[in-house]
Amino acid sequence: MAGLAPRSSVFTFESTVHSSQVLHRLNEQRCRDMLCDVTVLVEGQSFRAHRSVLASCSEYFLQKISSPTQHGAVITLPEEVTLAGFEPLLQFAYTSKLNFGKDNVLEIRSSASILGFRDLDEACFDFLLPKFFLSRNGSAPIVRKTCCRKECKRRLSKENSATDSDDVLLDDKEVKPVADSSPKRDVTWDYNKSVSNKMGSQNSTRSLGAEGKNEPVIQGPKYRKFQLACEKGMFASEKCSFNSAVSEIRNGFALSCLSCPNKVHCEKQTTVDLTGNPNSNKCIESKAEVQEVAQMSNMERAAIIRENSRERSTVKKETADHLREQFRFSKDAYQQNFLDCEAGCSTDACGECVQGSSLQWSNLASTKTGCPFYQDFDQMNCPMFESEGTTQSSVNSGEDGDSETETEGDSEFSTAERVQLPFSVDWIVNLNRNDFQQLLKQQVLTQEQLEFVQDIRRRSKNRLAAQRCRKRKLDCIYNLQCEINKLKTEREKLILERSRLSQRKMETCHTVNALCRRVYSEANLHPDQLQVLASCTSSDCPLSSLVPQIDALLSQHGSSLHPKTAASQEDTLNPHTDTST
DNA sequence: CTGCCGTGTCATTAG
DNA sequence: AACTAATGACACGGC
Repeated sequence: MAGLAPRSSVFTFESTVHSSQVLHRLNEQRCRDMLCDVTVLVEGQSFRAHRSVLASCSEYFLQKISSPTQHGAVITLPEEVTLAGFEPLLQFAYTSKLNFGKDNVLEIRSSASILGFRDLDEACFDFLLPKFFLSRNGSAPIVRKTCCRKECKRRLSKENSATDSDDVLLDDKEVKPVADSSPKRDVTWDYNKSVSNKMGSQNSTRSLGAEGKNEPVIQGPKYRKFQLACEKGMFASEKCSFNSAVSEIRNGFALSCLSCPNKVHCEKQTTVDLTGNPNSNKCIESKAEVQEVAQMSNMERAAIIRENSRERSTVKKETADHLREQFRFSKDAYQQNFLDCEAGCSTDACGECVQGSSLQWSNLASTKTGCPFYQDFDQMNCPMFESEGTTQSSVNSGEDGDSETETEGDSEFSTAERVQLPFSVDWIVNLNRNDFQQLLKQQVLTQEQLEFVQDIRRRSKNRLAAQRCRKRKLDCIYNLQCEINKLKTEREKLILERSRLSQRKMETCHTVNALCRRVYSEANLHPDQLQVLASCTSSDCPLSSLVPQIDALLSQHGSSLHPKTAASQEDTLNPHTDTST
């Protein structure tokens, strides 16, 4: 796709498919043993490959190949690297796709660590491993806090010492950090011997689950891994900026099985039809497993299965919205897939089915051009996901339709398959009106394409508008809450002030009355003078309250008292009763 | 199972 | 008239 700069005389053509196509062709060459210049031996199995590819993907191979004493046509891998662990890594090196299941994920992870495989973010393991090996009652933990590691390791070591010698317990020394893996968190993994052994997925799962009974309980909420992954920036911060991709990836998920693990040569992966059309070779071990996977949340569905065949990958112009629709499927589809598989997929052309379902997890640590879960799309227009306002917070968005939306999803899928746009999808959203119109004028679009583009633009704009609107609402609510708090505080201050003033008033009243009584008692005032004195007092603190005789005295003289003091006229003036000082 | 919350989408309205 | 932004209403999934 051309990334031309608008309003500029300088144009740059940047193919987003070139790198993947080159890799694809290298993989084809590997399959045909063309130009392969190295043989990798692992557990007696040989793999032909290209040195440059291996060295580009693995620090181990880089060192081996570049080392003058180690260079050669045959590289024997350490014993710790197993066949089941290396084979998917080799495929990943040539396809950017890592296929793994319960039975081999830990071996892959271990092998990747030992070989220093690049571009494999541990977050993908951290995210899925708990789901693979978490027992149904949630008490079969794999993840432990760091504080538990030593004890668990010690216990496992004891267990291992009494078991098969080839059971490998990898400790910190043995597990080398993956080159590009993220920094370790307070969550780590122990490699249980039962899963590093070659066992069926269910066996390994159950075995681990059983052993896990004695192990610490998994920490954190159900989706803690995913949350951590997000915090870690595995999606948005990994130079990818596919803001809304996070909200979209949850919509894609499917089962696949490695139908043809032909040793030495390339694997041909077949994938369960996402739209529920079970026409591909697939082999799932058990209904229970299908159901287990089907019950996975949307977050888990982030592990998307996409068609692996590049030949079919005519530039699929797509956007997140339609992508979401594409990958809509239901548990029924899972079940149907399984039933179809069970009925007609005992063996495939290669005569071998891999035990257990496999999740295909696109590289999360890839760069922008390696948009996780959307690789096929970022070959075209993945920058669309950079649309402003589509934030990672949309993780929980519910767009993962269930069985009821299957038909619609199929329709959208077919639409997306048909529609191909000659320009970047992000332009659809980000261009202003004039530029967008200009773009449409410059391109000859079919009616379908035009409607597609306008629909994308409308919904994307509306999505952003809704987000702004909600943000405003929240801001408004927040401001109102602040205002309420401010008024409450002001009210409390005023109440305190009133109380303080009232207290001060009472004190003043008492002082005034004391002075009045003193004047009255000591000066022997004439009634006229008393009247003047009474008029100086207030109704709140009348002079008569302490000098009750004053009103009677004043009334006897026919004086018009201050109205505030006229209530006690019957009282007689008795200066001698004054107790004032 | 229910309620709440976040999000996307649609329909409507106003500019 | 076409477009955009704002917003209420609704649906949906996660928790």
